[in-house]
This record gives sequence, C-alpha cells and structure tokens, in this order.
Amino acid sequence: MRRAGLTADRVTLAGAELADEAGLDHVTMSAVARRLGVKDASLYAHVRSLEDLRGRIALLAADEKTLRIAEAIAGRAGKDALVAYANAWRQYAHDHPGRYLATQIPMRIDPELVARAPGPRRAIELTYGMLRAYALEEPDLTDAVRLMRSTLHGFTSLEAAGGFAHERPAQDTWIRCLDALHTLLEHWPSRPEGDPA
Amino acid sequence: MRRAGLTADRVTLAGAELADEAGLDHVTMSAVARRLGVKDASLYAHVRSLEDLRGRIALLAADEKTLRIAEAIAGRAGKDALVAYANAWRQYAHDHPGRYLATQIPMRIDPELVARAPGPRRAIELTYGMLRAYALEEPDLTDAVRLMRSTLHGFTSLEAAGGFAHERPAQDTWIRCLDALHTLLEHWPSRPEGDPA
DNA sequence: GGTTGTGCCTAATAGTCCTAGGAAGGGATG
DNA sequence: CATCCCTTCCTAGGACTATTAGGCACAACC
Repeated sequence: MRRAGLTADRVTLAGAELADEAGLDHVTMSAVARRLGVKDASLYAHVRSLEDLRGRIALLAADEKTLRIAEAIAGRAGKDALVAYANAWRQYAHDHPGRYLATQIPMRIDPELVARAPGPRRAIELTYGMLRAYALEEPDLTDAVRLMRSTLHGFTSLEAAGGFAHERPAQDTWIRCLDALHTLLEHWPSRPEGDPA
Repeated sequence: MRRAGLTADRVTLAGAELADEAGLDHVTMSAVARRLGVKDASLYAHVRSLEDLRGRIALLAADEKTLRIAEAIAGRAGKDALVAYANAWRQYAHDHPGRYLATQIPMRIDPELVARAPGPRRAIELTYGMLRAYALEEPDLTDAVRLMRSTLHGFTSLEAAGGFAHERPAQDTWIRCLDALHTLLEHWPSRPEGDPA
C-alpha cells in the first residue's frame, strides 16, 4: 500500500487548484480527496474541516499574491511601482480566480494559523512602502493604503464577477483608473481644519 | 393541511434572510424549507436548484441596493449626492451581509431572469446620472463610473471580510475616501494625446 | 358536484461532511 | 535483527443535503 505523502500544504494546494479549475464551491473534501487519490476521511488528519481548508486556501492566496506583488515592485518607485503593483494584483486574480475568491469569504479561521501566515501583514507593509513616495502623512497614509486596496480589490472582483459589460474593454478602464489613482495620490485632499483624526 | 403559499419570491426572501443571519453558505434547501415550515422537495416547484436560489438572492440584493441608492440620492447633486450614494451602498452591505456576499459570486444564472431584474442595469444608470455633475465626457465617464463602483464595492467588501485592522476606525477612512473620490472626479486626469480610446 | 390543475407531500437515490477505530508503513530503540 | 510506537491511511458508519419521481388533497371553474 503506497503512501500518498499528504501534508496540510499538499491538501491545501490541491484544494486551491480545484478552486481555480472548477470554482470555489466545488472544493469539497470528497473532490480534493479524489484528486489526491485518497479517501476523504484521510484528509482530516491534516485539515480540521472543510471550512479550515477554505481558510488555508485563502491564506495561501494571500501569500502568493503578496509574493508576486513584491517581485513586481522590486526596484521600482513612483507611478512605475504603482502600476506594477496593481498589475500584479489583477494578474493574480485572473490567474487564480478560485483562490482569489477564497480570500473574500469572511473567515472564522484558526487565529494562530493566520498569525503564522506572512501574506496579509506583509501585503499591507508593501503597500505602505510603495505609497511613501507620495509624501503622505498619517493618518492620510493609512487612508490612502485602504483606498488603494479597496479600488484594486473592487475592480478585480467586479471584473471577475462579470460586472463590466462589454461596451468598453476593461483593460482600457484599468489603465485610466491607475492614472486616476496616481493623480489622486499626488493631490491628496487636505483635511478640513480642526480634524486631527 | 394548511398551504404555505410559496412563491419563488417568498422562497428567495427566506433564503436572503437566512443568508444575513447565518451566512451565505448556510443557505441550503433544507434550511430554507425548515424556515418556511415546508419539506425541501417542495421548494423545487418554485426554484430550479440551490444555485438558482443563490442567483435569485443576488438579484434581489441588487434590486434592493439600487432602490436604496435611488432614494438616497433623490434631490441631491454634486458631492452631496456622491456621499449619499456611497453611504447607501455601504449601509446596505452592513445591513445585509449575506445578500451582499451573494452578489459577489460569479453567477451562472438564467439569463432571462437577469434580464427581467431591473437592479443591476438601473444601478449603472443611477451612477451615470450622478456623475454627470462632474462634466466628464465619454469614455472618461464610463471609466469614472467603474472606478467609483470598484472603490465602493472594494471598501465594503474588505470591511465585511475584516480587512481593515483596528488601528484606525474604518468610518474615518471612509469619510476621507469619499473626499478623495470627489476631488478625483473634479480633477479627472486628461488623456494622453493620441489616445481617443 | 365533478373535473382539472396546482401545491405540497412521501419515497428514494446519490453525494456530502465528519467521527471512530483499525491496519500497515517507517523510524527509533533494544 | 526484533520490537515498539507514531504517523498515515484505511474501512465503516451516522447524519445531513440536493434532487427526482410520483401521489394525494385542496381550490377553482364549469
């Protein structure tokens, strides 16, 4: 009797592949087990539950996306970095729609596992680092980081869900949106007086 | 034997309520049937499948959200309208997290049903109408609409998923982001020469 | 009052998650 | 080399879910 060499990471990877190929809600214990040539009960030695598996897929996606972004912006600055950052984000969502969707589900996942995953935290750090070129001070910097993440996530998410009808190519809008974001970051509106928050 | 008076709409509503209370993936045929005091098989007379039900929930959410936005911006213009629009959007996502999440799933739903639902189309029209105050010309107007939808959706989506850590209240960031969007729309960057697209 | 159709039912199949307990491979230890 | 033990994977089974097929009873119309 051969051993399949399962680990939590291998199970997670199989689930992630399945999510990209068949859609996130086709990621079931049975389906992942079939893909690994194993009985479903065997997975429970490595993964606590289906919900746990989905959380791990989300964390994997966050790590992978962060890594891609880090590579993309390395050695770049200013608008160059901004565009590279955004394109890497969008490209990851295109390449891995299932994994990307997994990151959107409100996760009630093992906090200890989250703490060990570097992805989410590092992603924020990267964004802060990149936006430092725009000479924003706190709390504007935090707000700008959040705005940027919101816009990128919203665009890729809507695009994936078919939210942009056919009239105008999404790619054209994308380029213009990056222009707009860049402009906005360069001319970030000042706070009204008496608003230190 | 009492009749429950089921219709497709009543089933959809029960599913939507369940989605908000228990989370979208607790919306099952059995659970909806239980909530309606009915056997699960009975639902299939009104709804084609679970996936169909989820699609209907998504369409319901789109209609409701659009209605709220329409009420919010009625009689307003300029930044006033922008803020009202955005707040209505965000408030809907807060009030109905399950329904809102349903709109994010790529739906392979009956196209005929989609065509009959006024929500998605009307939402876009409303956005166009509101942004007309900013004197943008096509295709900038379309791009601005898409940017606006992306940012609002991204923000509410990230917020719902717990994406904004505790440091700074999300509400404060929200206000500043609306300022920023308004500023951006007033100073939309011009296209580079020789780019009629 | 009989007919017709609809609304909800029972019954059944297949697939799912997950638990409990058992067997067999692989490594450490005598 | 033999033994022990831990990990890995299995079999078996319970509870729940989605979906289909067919039946009965209620309501409306003639």
